[in-house]
Amino acid sequence: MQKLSEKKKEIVEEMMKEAFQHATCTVLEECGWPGLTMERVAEKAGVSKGTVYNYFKDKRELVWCVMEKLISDLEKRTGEIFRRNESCADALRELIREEMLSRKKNANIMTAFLHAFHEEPELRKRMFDKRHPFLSLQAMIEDLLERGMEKGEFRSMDPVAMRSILNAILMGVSRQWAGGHLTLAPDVMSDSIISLLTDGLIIKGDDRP
Amino acid sequence: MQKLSEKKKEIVEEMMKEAFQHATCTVLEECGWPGLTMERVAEKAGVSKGTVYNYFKDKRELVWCVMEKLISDLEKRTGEIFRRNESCADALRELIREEMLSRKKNANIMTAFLHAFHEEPELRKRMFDKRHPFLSLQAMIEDLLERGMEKGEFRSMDPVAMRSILNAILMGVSRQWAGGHLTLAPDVMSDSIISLLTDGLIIKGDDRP
Amino acid sequence: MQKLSEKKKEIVEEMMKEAFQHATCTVLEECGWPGLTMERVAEKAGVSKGTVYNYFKDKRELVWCVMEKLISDLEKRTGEIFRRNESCADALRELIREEMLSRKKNANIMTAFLHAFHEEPELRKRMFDKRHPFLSLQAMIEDLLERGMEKGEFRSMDPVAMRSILNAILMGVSRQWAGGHLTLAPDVMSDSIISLLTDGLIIKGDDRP
Amino acid sequence: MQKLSEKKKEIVEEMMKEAFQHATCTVLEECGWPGLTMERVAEKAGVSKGTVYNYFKDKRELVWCVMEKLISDLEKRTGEIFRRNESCADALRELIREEMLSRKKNANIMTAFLHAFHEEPELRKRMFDKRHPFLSLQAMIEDLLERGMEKGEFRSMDPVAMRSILNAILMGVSRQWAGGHLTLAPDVMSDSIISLLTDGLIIKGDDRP
DNA sequence: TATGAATGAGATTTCATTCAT
DNA sequence: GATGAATGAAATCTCATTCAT
Repeated sequence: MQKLSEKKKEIVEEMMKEAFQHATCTVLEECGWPGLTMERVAEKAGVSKGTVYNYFKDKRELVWCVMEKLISDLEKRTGEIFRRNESCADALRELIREEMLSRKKNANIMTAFLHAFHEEPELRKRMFDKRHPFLSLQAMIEDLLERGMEKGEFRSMDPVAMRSILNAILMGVSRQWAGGHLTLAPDVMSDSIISLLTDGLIIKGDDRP
Repeated sequence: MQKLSEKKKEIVEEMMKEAFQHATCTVLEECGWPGLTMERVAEKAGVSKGTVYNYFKDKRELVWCVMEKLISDLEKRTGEIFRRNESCADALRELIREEMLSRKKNANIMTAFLHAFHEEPELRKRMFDKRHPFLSLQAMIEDLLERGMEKGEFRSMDPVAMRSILNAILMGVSRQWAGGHLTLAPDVMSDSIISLLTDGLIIKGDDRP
Repeated sequence: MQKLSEKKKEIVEEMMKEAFQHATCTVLEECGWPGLTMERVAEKAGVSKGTVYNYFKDKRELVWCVMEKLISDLEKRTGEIFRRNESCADALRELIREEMLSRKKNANIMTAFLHAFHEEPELRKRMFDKRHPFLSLQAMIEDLLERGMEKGEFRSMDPVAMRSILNAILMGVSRQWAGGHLTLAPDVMSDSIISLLTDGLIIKGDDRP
Repeated sequence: MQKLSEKKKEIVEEMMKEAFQHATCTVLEECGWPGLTMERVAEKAGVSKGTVYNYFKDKRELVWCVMEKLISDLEKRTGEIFRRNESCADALRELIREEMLSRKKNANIMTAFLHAFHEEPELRKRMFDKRHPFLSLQAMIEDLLERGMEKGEFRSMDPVAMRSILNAILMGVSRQWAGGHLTLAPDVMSDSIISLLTDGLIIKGDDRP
């Protein structure tokens, strides 16, 4: 009997937390990172300021939870893509296509977190601490690149640099969407990125007709 | 007589503005975007808080002017690179090498402005208003891509998408340097980017041994 | 039948109140006066916050009850000491010895109530209202002093002033223990106080050798 | 020339700080320690909240400065008394008379600081750090007691315990005045204390007629 | 009666901006 | 023009108290 009510409580708590995380995302979309105040999050969730503090110790904790969820989802999606594709090249292509689609939708939130990440050293510290999904995600990508190079699917390049460039492309395109100075559709962007990864941009002298 | 003193006044005003812009950059480097307070800018410039307001209407105006100068410099440098190289591919390569070098040095400032840009819709609006160096810079790059494609130096791709990707790479690498989660040297990064642009990453089936 | 259940109810209520009073003391010992929150009291009593309000109108009421109990106990102990000793001087000596022992143990709680007493005018008002154990305790001590003077056991002094000084010593020593800036043992302190009361500190000219 | 304006500035700053310290004391007298808010201090000083922060880093700093001044004054007064009197017994008597007079006036403030001292571990730490007037004051009193014992002016007692008792009496009487449950005049109190110190309270068997 | 989530007043602190000197 | 003290809006966080379940 006890268990039932405890279970219920847990579920409700989970629901509330999710509601606050959702509210946070909405506020971020509407007001951006500097407009993210506890007051607004509470208002958006339809409760009062104090209530948020019943679920999250402080603002950092709230932001941290939202970020963790986003990254964890991203990591899961990426992991599935990598498992689904035997070929590294195919995995990379699918990753890019998926990411472009999802980031177009969440462009503002992704960008807001980029800022949070940059502004709060605490956040950075926690991300690079221990076995965090963020690090695991980075490792997965680097691993894909290394395996691809070993198997001869990818050209031989510095895998750290290449991972960094990939991240830059994915985040940068998000940011441009969020900033409103990129209006191309996600599939156009993914096609272009894949085309770049497949053929490069510059035609070498000996390739020219 | 009047004119001479007016000229003098103008020069002094120009010097003061430059001093404030320089101070702003220094503060950004040392304290980051959220640490950019009028107090600190004034202190770094060796004057008092109130004086800054004699030259800039408000904080936005100050930030705006600094950004404008940075972008204008960037545009000039880019223009020179493009003029110096007859080959589009060479121009692109030099652009990347130069940018990596300069962005490594100014990583914090570049990233700070990315944030400013994202946080202040006003800033975005002004960037895309009128004939602004930012738009002109974008146009130059897009033009380079188009010319390169026409001349057969570049593969045929959507030039807007390609420009967006290039921007993403340059800004993203800056950001990673600023965040401390990229430690590779600028020449390693430019080599990797150029290698990607030249050969791509994925080896096509018919290329494989 | 009604009466039995009412009796039971009363007993339960009394037990609950005592539990809360005990919890309050524990919290005071662990967290001090500013750390005394309703949350902590409830937690320490093993119930929820709301329950405390079923037994005490508000925080003041709770604190008030705890103080009342403490003072009432003190009054009882003092009364017993006074009854046990025929000699006023012996009674005073035993009082001091007992008080030093008990106050060393409860230094934090005593001090906390000193604060409560000072912070809440309401509390002071109630203490001096009606026939309160606090007033009764004061009267008992004053009475002891007066009787002692009449019997020639004590020198003749203003009994109100003397009572005030005695109180000051007892509370002050508690406070210094609580603050951590007194480390002498209770028996050393009681010996010193008794020595002072017996012989004074200053040697008169005509006593000197 | 520069010097003149700097001097003026310093004087103004000093005056402002003093004004805030005075305002703090007034607020303490009127609202007690828990009623001491920055808002009220500012209001009492006739400025706005933010202005207080131009002179004191934070609330602690303000409180700290006020306490330091009080204790420093007390130390100076005590030092002078000790220097004025060759006899230790006379010095002690004068100290008590002076303290009773000054503490009657500042009873609320003294008591408030007792509370501050108890509530803020930070404050305690700083008080017992290094060569602080508070420690120096304690040492002076202990020294007086020791000298008096050596010279045969005081009976031989544990000087630490005796200092503790003296402190307890002085602070305790302050507190009782502040709490309103002591209405005797300062001179009555000092006479009683001195009488206690000179003759004790309890008459020994062999002294009895 | 017990619960504990929700509330919201209130406290501290920061900082862009103003304005008298 | 320069100054920098004063301002006050706004943000974070705490906790006594209420109330629906």
